[in-house]
Amino acid sequence: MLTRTPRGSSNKNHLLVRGITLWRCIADDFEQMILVGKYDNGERLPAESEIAARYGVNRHTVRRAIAELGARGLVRTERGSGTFVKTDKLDYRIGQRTRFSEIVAAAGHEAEGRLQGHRLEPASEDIAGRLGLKPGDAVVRLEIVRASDRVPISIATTWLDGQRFCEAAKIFRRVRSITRMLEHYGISTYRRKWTRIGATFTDAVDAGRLRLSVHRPVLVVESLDVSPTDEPILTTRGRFAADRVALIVES
Amino acid sequence: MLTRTPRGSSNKNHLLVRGITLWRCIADDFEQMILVGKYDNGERLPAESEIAARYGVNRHTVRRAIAELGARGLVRTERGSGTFVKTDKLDYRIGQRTRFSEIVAAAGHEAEGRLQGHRLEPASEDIAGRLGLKPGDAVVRLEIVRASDRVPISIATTWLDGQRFCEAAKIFRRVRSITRMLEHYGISTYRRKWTRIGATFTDAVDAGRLRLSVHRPVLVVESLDVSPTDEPILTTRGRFAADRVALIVES
DNA sequence: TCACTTGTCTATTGAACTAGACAACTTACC
DNA sequence: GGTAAGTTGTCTAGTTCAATAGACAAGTGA
Repeated sequence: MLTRTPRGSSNKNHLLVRGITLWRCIADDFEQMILVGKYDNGERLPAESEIAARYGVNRHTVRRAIAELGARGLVRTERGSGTFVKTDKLDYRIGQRTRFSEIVAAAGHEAEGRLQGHRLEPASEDIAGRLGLKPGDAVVRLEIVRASDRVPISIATTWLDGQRFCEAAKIFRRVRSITRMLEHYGISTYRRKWTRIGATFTDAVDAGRLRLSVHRPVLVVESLDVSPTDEPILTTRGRFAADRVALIVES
Repeated sequence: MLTRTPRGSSNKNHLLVRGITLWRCIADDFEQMILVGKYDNGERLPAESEIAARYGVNRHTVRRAIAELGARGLVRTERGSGTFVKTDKLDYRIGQRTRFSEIVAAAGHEAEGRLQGHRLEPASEDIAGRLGLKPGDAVVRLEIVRASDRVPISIATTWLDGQRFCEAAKIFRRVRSITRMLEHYGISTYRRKWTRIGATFTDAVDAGRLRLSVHRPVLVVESLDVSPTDEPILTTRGRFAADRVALIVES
């Protein structure tokens, strides 16, 4: 019988790390291989039983690892057929009409936005300037995690005028969409005025929220949405998992 | 009763990572704090019960984390008194007479050398040149992990003339010291001829063997030891945990 | 002596991992 | 169309490890 032998000569020893579960080690191993291109997009992974044999572990352990890869959005599993690498990115087109749920739905996926936190705070100079307020004026701050087919795509901070949209969090939690939330305030249409794009890497916190490893690339997107009459409505600062999204700007 | 609540509001949630044990997260957290200097050398850590309360975990879990920190050589625990940060480094003086066990013993610690692997191989051009052999000549290669008070200090590869020292591995395993191993060959004295020092970072393999995190600094030390009559005896390539050792060269 | 610290013990619960079996599905081949 | 081989999905069962809970021993220091 195979048992965990800390100093033995088992063939899975090379990835046994104290305090880290086996399935996590195997998942990280495969993530690494996929990210460096040892498996192409659409390529089939070895069968679960073969992976199990290769690492010298039980098939259930491999299944747990593959489930993790699925949660990270790296693979898609088809019963009877196999597990396939999925490294194609969601095309996120940035234009005047930029709506997360519409982009995801158009790509044939299921959109989801979850409010992770909110508060009323005084506007910084930067935020006040964007929204046409005075520094220190109350603004509503929303922290939203967006996912496509349960895979986290971005985490975004959204600021709105605190007087006009003081119920924003409560409404968003119910309708689960910025567009529908704004409809409650009688705003049926709005457009993107500008978008600033930068890049950085995940820290431990972002990595957890986006289900990424640390030090993975992140697109930092700041934007301002305005009404048809050019009144500022909301401004955001989002972090997109660059492994899962490509921003497209047409000009 | 406190249970692991994946989406609850427990105060330990901020460090719960799927597939990584709690004690490991806490140990990594403290390592980070110690390395960044939030605790000075010799400073006492909070009591186990206080740490447990702070993270919202059981004291046993904290004890497991502290045991890990001890294994990494970051702290020393004294019964009845407390756990103290230990970030002072072993002074490893490089001179003509450089012997690991003597250095460690002189510092009041217990030296240990463990042979992790060995083989007979053809000498590379570099190694042959150092030992005064022809490329392709047989050399004995030893992989040795050295520790001070059970804390790994270095991993070293040592090459010797394969003809003259063909029993080197067997003897080393018994006497557990290069110096005593050479005595079996009638070599009672030898001296360091040259030492080359470089630096790099731990990869996953080195990190495991040295009980370090990945991307910690490593001193790369190559050297040649010769007999009193300048005959090459052995050459080494060692990797020292820079968090635990400082090399001292006097001139 | 007393308060506080680490060390050790027992017991319990849930997660991780192993083992084996079989169902459900896909694909290729006859 | 049917079959067989190969794949993922699900179930039961058992062992080991992680974490909790509580109690008490043993040591430190004022």
